[in-house]
Amino acid sequence: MQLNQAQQEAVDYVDGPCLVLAGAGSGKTRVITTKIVSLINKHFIAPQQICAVTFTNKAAAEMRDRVKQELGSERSSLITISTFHSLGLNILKEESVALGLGRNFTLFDQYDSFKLIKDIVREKFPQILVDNSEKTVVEEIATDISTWKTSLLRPEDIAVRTIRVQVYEAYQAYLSACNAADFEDLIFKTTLLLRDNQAVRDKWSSYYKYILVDEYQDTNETQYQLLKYLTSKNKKFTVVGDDDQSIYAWRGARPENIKVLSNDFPDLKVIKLEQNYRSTQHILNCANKLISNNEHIFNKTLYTKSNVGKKVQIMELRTQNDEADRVVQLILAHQFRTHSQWKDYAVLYRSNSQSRPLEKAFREARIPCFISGGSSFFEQVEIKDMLSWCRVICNPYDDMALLRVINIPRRGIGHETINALFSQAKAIGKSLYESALNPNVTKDLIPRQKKSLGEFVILLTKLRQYILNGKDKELADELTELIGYNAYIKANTDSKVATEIKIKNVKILLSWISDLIAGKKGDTPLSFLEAVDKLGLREMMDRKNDDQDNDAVQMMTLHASKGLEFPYVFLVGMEEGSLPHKNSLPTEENQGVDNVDEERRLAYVGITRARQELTLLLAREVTQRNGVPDAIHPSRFLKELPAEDTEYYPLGTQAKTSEEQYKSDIDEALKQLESIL
DNA sequence: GTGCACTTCGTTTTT
DNA sequence: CGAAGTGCAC
Repeated sequence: MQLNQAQQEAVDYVDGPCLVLAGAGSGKTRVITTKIVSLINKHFIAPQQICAVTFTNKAAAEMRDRVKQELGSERSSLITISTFHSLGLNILKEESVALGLGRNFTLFDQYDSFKLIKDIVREKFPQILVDNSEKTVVEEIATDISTWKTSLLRPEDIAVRTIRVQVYEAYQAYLSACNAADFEDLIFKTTLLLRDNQAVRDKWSSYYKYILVDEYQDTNETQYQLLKYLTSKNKKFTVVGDDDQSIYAWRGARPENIKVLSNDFPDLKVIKLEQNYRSTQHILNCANKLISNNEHIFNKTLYTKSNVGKKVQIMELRTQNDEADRVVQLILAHQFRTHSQWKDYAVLYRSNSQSRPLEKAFREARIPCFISGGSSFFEQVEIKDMLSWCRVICNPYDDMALLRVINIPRRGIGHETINALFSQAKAIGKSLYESALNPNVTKDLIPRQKKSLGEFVILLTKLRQYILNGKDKELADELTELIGYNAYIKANTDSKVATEIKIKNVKILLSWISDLIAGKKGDTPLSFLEAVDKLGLREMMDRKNDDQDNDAVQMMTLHASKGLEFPYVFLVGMEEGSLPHKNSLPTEENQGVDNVDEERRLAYVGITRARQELTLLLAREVTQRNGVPDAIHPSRFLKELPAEDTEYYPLGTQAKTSEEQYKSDIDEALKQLESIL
């Protein structure tokens, strides 16, 4: 396929900073990948001097895939194609000396952070818990800390010393004390390093000759600064973005960065991509009309040369369960008629909780469905347990990991013993492990506790022997057995199915580590430590989409759908309170909040995922938690759609519509099924 | 220190 | 209604 004029221009301009305003479905990924290839083949930039940054691992993987098709795996593997977070991680590892951070630092996930904040608040600032629930306080502080980090603010940069700032300070102190970083730190610390250390900045900004950024509207202040430092030497880069698809303001994204760019780089070249290659005319008309209700930084209008297609269907159901059932019926009938693959269908929703009735309906209908973004492999307790074991074996001074596994499997170490360890650690200013080895600690313990603690230390020492004696692979292969983890799972999981899944998960994890140690498929063999580090750090950031390739109906939040496209899209929950979400509306409870524009962009993202057919669904009553049904209003966004491009089916009328065929189709399908069974 | 039964509380979006 | 957290009894 040929590039259109605007796309070609975006590819060809390589002499300075370039901003590509790429509407939904305008082929931006193609522009980026073509440009990377062109930089190497036409402009003779070495692959390793090109850096392409995205926001999700999925997007990075896809980009690498496409570049690989053009350049072959050898040259493409030299290019840095990664997320902002992995890029930060790489730089931090490379610069660990300049940073004073150990080579194998620990990465705290969201829940680790919550736990730490909770401990700090409980211990140092219990006064703020008096009229608020602990959970709320912890979550609010976590949000604050995240906001500060995405705004490039260290605790000492904040003038007002509120309690929250003091928690932030203690939080950072604790992280560095146990040689750890959280997700935000990967970018935050990198940016600070480049800002404050000229040698490091010069090194990296001359190393990368050309930088490309996808989904630029999602960059936050810290990421923008990072980009500026990385390009400070050559000032050659391309950023691609669309302010209409900015849906991450809540985590610090600043779509104004699009505007700021033309101030910071006066010679910025701006190119607009306005031809949409994805959706039919009806769908695109809906999208355009909807988004015209928002303010815009740059004006652009998407157009398409594709066929008109089918009108956008809007269907009203009584309850959320009816809505879920209807989606399943429609997909069943449609698939029966067209023989499409299941993965051609996507069901999108505003919040994760909306997936429940859908999942149930799909299960009942025996239609395979894949819920993306739910709980990932690396968030499963058994995986976190096992990974903590691995971490503590590599580095017994890792208090966080040690604390997690000290009583797993149960060996009778409880609060009392741990408290004794903590006070000892405080007294000698060392880690929990060193405290456990210290004879002082046992003097406050009763014999049973001493014995339990002793058993743990002996076990840990025994496991460490494997590494010290170079028996890394044996350790990975025998670890489950050595710590008796399977017996623990069996004893603590009620359902047989769940037990088997957990045992299998642990097996998978350890086989990955084992494979990394053995150096399968041409990779260089790693030590146990390196293998654990690789899985523990890098993979934690990658929310696993294991069954993504399987043929299954795709279910995900609107946020997760960005960057993807599907032939047939169902968008459920088109109700006031769901989309726009009630927390985003300017009501008395949400004082000062008005995020309706962002909610509209969310709807826009959903609509523009559809290639051929789009169905919007809504329920008219919602069952509240006490079981009482409550009336609910259609989303304001539905009224903003052009009537001539939609077909509205009010409550109870679907059977009389153009989809009335579905019923006979289903009957026929059922008959066929019955005859098979 | 562990396990059970009871309460409480709550519902955005994620690297 | 359902999950997660707390308190109480072994």
